Amino acid sequence: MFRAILTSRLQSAFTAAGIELPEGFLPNVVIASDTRYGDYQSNAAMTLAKQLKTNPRALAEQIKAALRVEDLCEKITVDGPGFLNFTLSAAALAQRLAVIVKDDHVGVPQVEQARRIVVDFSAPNIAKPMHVGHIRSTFIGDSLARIARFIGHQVITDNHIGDWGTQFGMILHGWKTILHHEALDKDPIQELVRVYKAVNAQTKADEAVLTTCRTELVKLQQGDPDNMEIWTRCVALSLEQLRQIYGKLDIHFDHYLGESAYNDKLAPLVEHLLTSGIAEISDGATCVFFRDVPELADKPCLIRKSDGGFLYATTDLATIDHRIDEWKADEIWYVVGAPQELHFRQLFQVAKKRGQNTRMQHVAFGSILGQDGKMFKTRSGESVGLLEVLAEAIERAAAVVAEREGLTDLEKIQIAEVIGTGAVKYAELSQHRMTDYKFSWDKMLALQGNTAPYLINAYVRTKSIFRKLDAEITLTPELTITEPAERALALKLAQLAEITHDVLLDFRPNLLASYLYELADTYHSFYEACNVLRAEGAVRNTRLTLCEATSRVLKTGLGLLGIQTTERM
RNA sequence: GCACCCGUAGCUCAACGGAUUAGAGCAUCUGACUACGGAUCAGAAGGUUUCAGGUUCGAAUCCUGACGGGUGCGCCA
Repeated sequence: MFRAILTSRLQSAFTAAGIELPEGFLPNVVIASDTRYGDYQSNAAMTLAKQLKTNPRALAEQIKAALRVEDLCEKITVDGPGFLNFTLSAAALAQRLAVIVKDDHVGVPQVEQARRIVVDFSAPNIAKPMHVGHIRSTFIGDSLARIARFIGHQVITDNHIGDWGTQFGMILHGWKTILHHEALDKDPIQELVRVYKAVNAQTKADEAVLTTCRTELVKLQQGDPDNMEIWTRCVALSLEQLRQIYGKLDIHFDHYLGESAYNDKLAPLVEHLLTSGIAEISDGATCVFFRDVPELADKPCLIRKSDGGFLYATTDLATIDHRIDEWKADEIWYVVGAPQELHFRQLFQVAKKRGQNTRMQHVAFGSILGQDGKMFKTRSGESVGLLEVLAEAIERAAAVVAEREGLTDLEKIQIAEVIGTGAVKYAELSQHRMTDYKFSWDKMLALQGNTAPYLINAYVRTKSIFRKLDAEITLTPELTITEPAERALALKLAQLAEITHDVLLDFRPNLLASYLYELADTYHSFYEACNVLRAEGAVRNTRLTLCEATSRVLKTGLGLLGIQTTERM
């Protein structure tokens, strides 16, 4: 917010000072990393001086003289090689504070042009349990969707579940030969996984079993009624369990359009790509070549096997058509692991050849590794179930909550769920998405330090103060920010707008997580330094307003990470 | 073989062209409880940012090359 205003004031200053700007030059303003120099800073004079071949400090002084920011800043200085440093006035900060406590979006402006954005994330496979490997796509995707929606975009979330792959050949064969129906009733997913693994092992030992599985798959794809019925039951059973998990996680999708939804689109799609000359036959398979793209010159995209079967890329192309034609998507974000980078590069190139100009973005992320430093493999190395992680997290939180007094048993359960689930989400989202990390129970479930409970505790402290008030209180606009701790907090509170903007620039929720941690930290310090309830008059009103604003920004910000809050803990 | 990602305190991670002093958390060590909720705060200690060159007023960040780790590369998804 302040950053945007300062940026536009700088631009006006260039005009006022008669400085000729090079083509496409935009002044850069950032939140100061070290507040000793000011609250915001710009290196515009330095980059500009380089291009205009003049002295950066002199240019900075010239810009400073032309700047009209008296309503915002109490001080502007030119420092070092030519930095412009801005220190906001207490009045400007107070004004922001007043907006934050009453605005629905806690002072974050809505985008001028709303885009229609499809966010594709989570995408688990049917008949397999969700494990820790699904954490990243699910949490990052959910958070990005929430943030985009919050700043005013039209967001469509779509869970592109894997409900049609070749693994069904094995499940069908297993269902017919080794399924235990009692076990299926008791725990469907567990039984399906057992069957899948058993058949998978059989195929390794016996080539004939693999052939049988392929036959079962072909029958399914041709609409064989028996196989269709088994498939339908598998999907229903899996979806039931998935919805249960998403419910616990407070994650909701607008659509569950799995791979199977596009079955009848695939043949015509390939046909059309052939007749339009985009695809060609090579070694019996249908491929799209990218001879004009050097990096992809020897990496064609296969869209139909020589046996007539369709592939991953085929379904994805049909999915793109649906999202553009039916949903009128301006953008599609794929929150999918980094190993699939090549696939998406090919996919986007095919879309380009087809004249689809929708912005497509692969939001890649690193892998969660086992203790051996290798990727979790669903088939070989056992991964840890997502439900198991959540249960353990809630249990550990419950152990701490149990010691509290003045809470009912029901409240304790609810608090433990909020904190346990929040801890797991925060552990993921506070990390840079490209970083590979080793799965660790202690890291995932930590309750001390830079964790969700720390942030939620700050929120609880804001609420606790208002509970202590004897009567309903009406906050007035009479604000007097004087103490350093008050000022630091007011400044932090004003920066959510900048942060949400930056998050979407690079698809990085960890920036928001880190901002919220700093906000909570700043609040805790303020809390120690400035007593609220014993203060009087305008000082008390100011501090209460700071508490209310912190409360709102924390709740909103955590909500954007998909993390809930609780009034007590 | 080629391509992409990664290498930062003992450990787990931030910072991704900006500042004399590269930040946090955990672990270690000092302090602060007749408490606006201690799941807290104030502080100490801990790093040639894998290495070698280069670009720049300025590099953990950009470029080149090593070394180390991971992933991917026409009929899986």
